[in-house]
Amino acid sequence: MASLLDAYQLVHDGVVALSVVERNGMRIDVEYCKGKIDWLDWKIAQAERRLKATQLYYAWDARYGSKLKYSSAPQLRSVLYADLHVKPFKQTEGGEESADEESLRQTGVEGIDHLLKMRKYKKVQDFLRGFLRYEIDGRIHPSYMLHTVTTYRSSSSSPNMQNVPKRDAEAMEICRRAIVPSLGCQILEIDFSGIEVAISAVYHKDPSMIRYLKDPTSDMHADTALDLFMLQGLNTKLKDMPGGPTLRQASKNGFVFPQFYGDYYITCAFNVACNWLKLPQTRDWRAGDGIKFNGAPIAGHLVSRGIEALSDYEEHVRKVENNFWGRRFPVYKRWRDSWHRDYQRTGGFEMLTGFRCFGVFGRNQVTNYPVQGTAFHCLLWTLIQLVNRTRGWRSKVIGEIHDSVLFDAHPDEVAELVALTKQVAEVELAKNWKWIIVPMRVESSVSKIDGSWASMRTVE
DNA sequence: GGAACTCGCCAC
DNA sequence: AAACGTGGCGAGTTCC
Repeated sequence: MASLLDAYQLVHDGVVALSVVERNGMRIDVEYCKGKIDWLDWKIAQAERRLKATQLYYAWDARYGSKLKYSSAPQLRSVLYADLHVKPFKQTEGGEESADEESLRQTGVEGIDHLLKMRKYKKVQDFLRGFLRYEIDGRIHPSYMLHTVTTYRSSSSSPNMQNVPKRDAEAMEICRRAIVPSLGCQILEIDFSGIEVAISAVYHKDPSMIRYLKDPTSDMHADTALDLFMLQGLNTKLKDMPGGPTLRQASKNGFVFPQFYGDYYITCAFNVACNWLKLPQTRDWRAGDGIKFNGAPIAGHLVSRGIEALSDYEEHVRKVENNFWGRRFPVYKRWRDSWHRDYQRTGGFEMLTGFRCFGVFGRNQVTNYPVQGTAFHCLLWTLIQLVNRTRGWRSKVIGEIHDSVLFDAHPDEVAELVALTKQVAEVELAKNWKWIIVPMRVESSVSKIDGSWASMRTVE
């Protein structure tokens, strides 16, 4: 196990390496940004024109007139929850009625769609404006900090390059198109696959989790999906069936990962029902036209198995949760309990990388911090090696996003960079830290020559 | 007029 | 027992 001095050395070397990354900076397409910002102005104005013909705008204008601000949550709250007598869907942290996207969609008020469009395009515009704000000679030089985060992860600012849209296809395309390689070069991104799950295993050492990680033919998310959607007994692999990949994704993002972070069955059931099964407000499963499996709505299948309302599904997910922790990953569960008990006794804990956390933390924080921190330290160690061993290359490390490294890569060096990163991350890392007892894997994707960060294809 | 706070929302 | 972890940032708002 690593000492406190080892932890210090990692931060020291990390700061030095990241200073090189900052100096390298990344090229942005200034003319593209300017043109797109204007286009977004037009899109925002278009959405505003449409909003102005709706019930929502009518009520908003009636109360606020010339003081109306589309981005004011307090104004929107008054209009919706006082004037239009909408029933609040949930509260904010500060105890107010929420006006976030989820709550707004629940209201069913005419005009909400246009307001959300305005919000979205404004948000995208802010990213492009942020790039231009920090542009010098066609490049930006985002800062990377190692001293700001409780878990000893990194953070990024000025601009923050660690939260550029990816999930929403349109927002992703618009924002990432702005990030381009040096002339004649390519953007190369290499990321650890599933590193937080792997790192959790080096702490809890749950044998069935380790089996999943070591056996590439096994699939934890698919197996859990069978429980979640009552599909046990299939004779074909879930992934190979129509709708199977979607069910697997629902299981992964709606149940497995939230459970690892400390979520519980009530919210998991609700989110799976709303986001994947498309459970309508009537709470009638049959009315849903959500994801299909083998051509039929999965909601219909669940109805045929006696799940007729959300409360039935909650009860089912409670059993899935009990099975998940009690039968599938009991050792993981026991680790969380004992890790938390030790924290309660001592007031702190130490990561395998030597970093120490002392303070007042909740249970989920205590069990999540070591995983999140240690996973990042694997990336940081790799990045340090890459920066130091590519000195004098035409390719440069230009960024880092918690479990991935970004290069501005010369075409002649792409293959070498991929090979070097694989060697460092998949072989040398585990030699440096003997406690890495599960396989580490990286995946690479690359843009075309002179192509932007928006169009990345997998490297075989 | 600026500091501090809340809210909403993007990433991993 | 507790109930999804970590950030940065823009905008609005409140406080001094």
